[in-house]
Amino acid sequence: MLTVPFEDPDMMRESQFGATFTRQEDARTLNSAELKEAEDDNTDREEEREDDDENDLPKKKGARKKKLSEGRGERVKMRRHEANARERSRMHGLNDALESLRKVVPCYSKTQKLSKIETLRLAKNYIWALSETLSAGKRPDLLAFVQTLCKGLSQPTTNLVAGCLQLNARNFLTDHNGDVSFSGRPHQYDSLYPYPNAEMATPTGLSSGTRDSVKPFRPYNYYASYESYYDSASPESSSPRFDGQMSPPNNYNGIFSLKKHEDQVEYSKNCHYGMRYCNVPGRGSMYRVSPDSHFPYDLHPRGQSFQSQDELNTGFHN
DNA sequence: TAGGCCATCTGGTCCT
DNA sequence: AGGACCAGATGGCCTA
Repeated sequence: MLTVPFEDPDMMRESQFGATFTRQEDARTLNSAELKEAEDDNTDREEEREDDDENDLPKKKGARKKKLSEGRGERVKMRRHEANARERSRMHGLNDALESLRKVVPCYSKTQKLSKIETLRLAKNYIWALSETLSAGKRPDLLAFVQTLCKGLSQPTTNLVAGCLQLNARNFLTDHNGDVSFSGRPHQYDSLYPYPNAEMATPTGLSSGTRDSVKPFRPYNYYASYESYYDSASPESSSPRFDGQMSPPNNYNGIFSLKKHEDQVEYSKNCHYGMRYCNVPGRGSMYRVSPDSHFPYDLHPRGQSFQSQDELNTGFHN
């Protein structure tokens, strides 16, 4: 008989990232019927192995089993089942932690999850990139930042990250070492980074009436955003000035994100990587973002309270 | 269909 | 003795 590991309060442990994540009803979580099935399956395997012993078939691993008394054999089976359950629990806990990690690295998407290995690689790169930014003490170069993020990632993940950060992924070339290099100026560089002289560089120099008439996504100015942050005088001034129409992408828990104001339906439809990180076909990489966004987005201490992912997604839907 | 990813089972090892 | 952790094996699912 298996113990019931999955509803164990211990399994609802706190994330090491400071937030408590309620265990979702995982489709993979075994219900009682599945537990029974697993148990039966286990029993079958046990018996199979015992048959192997009798037939003198070579065992794959471990010492040859002794013939156990019936009572002791049952006990061994039970212990094995319990160990299996604990192991499942342990792995679920590990997966929970990994899911928490997915939520705090760039490019979180419920619909297109990063694999475990890619999540770990991206997290490592992200930590590295942020550390570099902090130690440099000045605004980071976005391209270098993204390149660091993408180091060693697979091409699909690189595309995802680049897409998330609104760069043209075609300009990222992964060399044979898995390093990512950047070749040339991104197609969208000018529109994405119009700084310093382009019209969009100024908060008020945004759009003409015709633009509005077709409901374009307004570009944000990344560098202007940085300026805004770095211009804020004291460490106490936690809310940099952003009184123009443009605002940079939101960042929650260090994730670049964009807050949608309009075209929500179409935005959602065209969102290839989930709700938060999208390239909108026909609209370049430009988004209209919330004027109440704050900067710096990627420099918040983890201890600060942020909206949960669900709240964020709700915000997008509403 | 091959390959990637994943969950699970399993036996071994280490620690309490 | 028993639990935690680990790594190998296996099979299922999905996608290109």
